[in-house]
Amino acid sequence: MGNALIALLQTGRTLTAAEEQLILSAFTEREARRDEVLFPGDKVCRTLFFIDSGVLRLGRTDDKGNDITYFFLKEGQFCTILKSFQDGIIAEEQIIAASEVRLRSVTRIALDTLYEQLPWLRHTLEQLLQRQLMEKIDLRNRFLERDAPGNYQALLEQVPGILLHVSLKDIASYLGITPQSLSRLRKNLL
Amino acid sequence: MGNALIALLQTGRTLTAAEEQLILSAFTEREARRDEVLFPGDKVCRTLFFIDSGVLRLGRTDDKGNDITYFFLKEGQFCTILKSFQDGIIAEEQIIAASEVRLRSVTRIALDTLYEQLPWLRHTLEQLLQRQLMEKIDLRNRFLERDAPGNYQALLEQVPGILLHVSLKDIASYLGITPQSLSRLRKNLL
DNA sequence: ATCATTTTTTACCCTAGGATAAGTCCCCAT
DNA sequence: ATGGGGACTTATCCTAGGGTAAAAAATGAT
Repeated sequence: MGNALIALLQTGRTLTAAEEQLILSAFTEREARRDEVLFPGDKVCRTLFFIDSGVLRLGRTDDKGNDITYFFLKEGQFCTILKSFQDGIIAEEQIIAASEVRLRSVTRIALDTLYEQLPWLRHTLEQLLQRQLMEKIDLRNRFLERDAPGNYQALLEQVPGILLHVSLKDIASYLGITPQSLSRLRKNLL
Repeated sequence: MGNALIALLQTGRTLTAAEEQLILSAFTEREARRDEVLFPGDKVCRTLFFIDSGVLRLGRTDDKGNDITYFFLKEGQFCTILKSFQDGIIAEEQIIAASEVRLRSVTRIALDTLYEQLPWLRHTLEQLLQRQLMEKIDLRNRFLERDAPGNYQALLEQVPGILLHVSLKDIASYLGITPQSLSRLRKNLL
C-alpha cells in the first residue's frame, strides 16, 4: 500500500517486497506542468504512463487544426497509445498534461525485461489496459444519448474535481463543442 | 482456407486438420433475419458471435426509448458484449441483426473447453478482440472531427455495401441523428 | 391484388450550437 | 506597475439538425 500502482497490479495476488521493488524500479517517476506534451504524436509511442495524480488528455489535432480530446485519464489509470505501444506502429494521437501531474513511465523495452522476470505481469497488465479501454469506449458511446449539457455534467461526475485543474478549453474539446458554447452552456445551468 | 474464421485464428500459425475441426465444431452455425435480436440485453452475454456474412448492430435502447447503435460489425468480425462475456456481468447493450446474416456462435462454456484443448487459442482470440475494440473506439473518436454528412460518408467507406442491406433508420441511429435528418442530408449530397 | 405496416421522404418551424468579434479577467514577465 | 498574452465570457448572427406532422414509397401478409 501507499502506492496505487502496486495496489492495482497485485489484484488477487500478494507481491513480495522484492517483486514490488522490481516493478517500481522499472518505472521512472516524473512530473509535468499543464499543457506539457508527454507524447507528441506522429511517431511510435514507446512509453506507458501511470498517473499518480492529475489529469492527462489523449487526443489529436485534426485537419483543420482543432485540438480534439478523445478522453481524459486520471490518477490510478494507465495511459499510452495502445495500438502504437503494442504493435510499434505510428500513432497520430498525442498525450498532453491537462493539469499538473505526477506520473510514472516505463518504456516498451523496460516492460519487456520486466515481463521476463515476472511472466504473470503481462496478462495482468493487458487485462487492466483492456478493461480501461472498454470503460473509455463506454463513456464515448453514452455521449450519443445526451446533449452537450448532459455530457458536461456526466464528465464532472466521471472526473471529480476536473474543473479545479483542467482548462475549460480542454473540456470543450472533449465535449466536441467550442469553448464559447461551453461558456454559454455553463451559464444556462445556473 | 475457404473459411474466414479459421483464416483469422491461424495468423502466424498453421493449424492441423484436427485442430480446425475442433474449433469449427465448437461453434454453431446459424442464420438470422434482419431485426432479429441475437442478444436482448439486461442479462449476461454468454455468446461470442463470428460473422460469416451480413451486418450486426451493437447498441442500446436509451431512457427515452430511442434505439442507439454503438457500432456495426461486418463479416470477418467477432461480436459479443465483451465486458459481460468476460466477467459475467449484466450487459445493457443488445446485439441485433442489421441485415440478413450468416454467423457462427460459441458459448463461454464451450470456449473454455476449447481453451483447455488449445491453450494458445486464448491469447490469439483475446488479441483479436482487443484489436477490434481499438478499431471501434478509433472510429467513434473520429466522429468528433466531422459533421453528420462527413460521418455518413465515412461509414459508407467503412462498411462497403451497407446501404444495400441495412436500413437508413439503423444508420441514422449510428450517426446520432434522426432518420429525417439523414434523409435530408442524403438529398444534399447530390 | 389489396390492405396494413413499416420505411423513407418532404415540409414546416424551432433550438442548440458554430463562427466571428470583441470584451473582461487573470497571470506572468519585464 | 505595466504591458502582453492566454483564458474565459458575452453578444450577434447564422446554420445544422431536432420535433412534429404527414405524404410517399416499399414491404409483407392475407
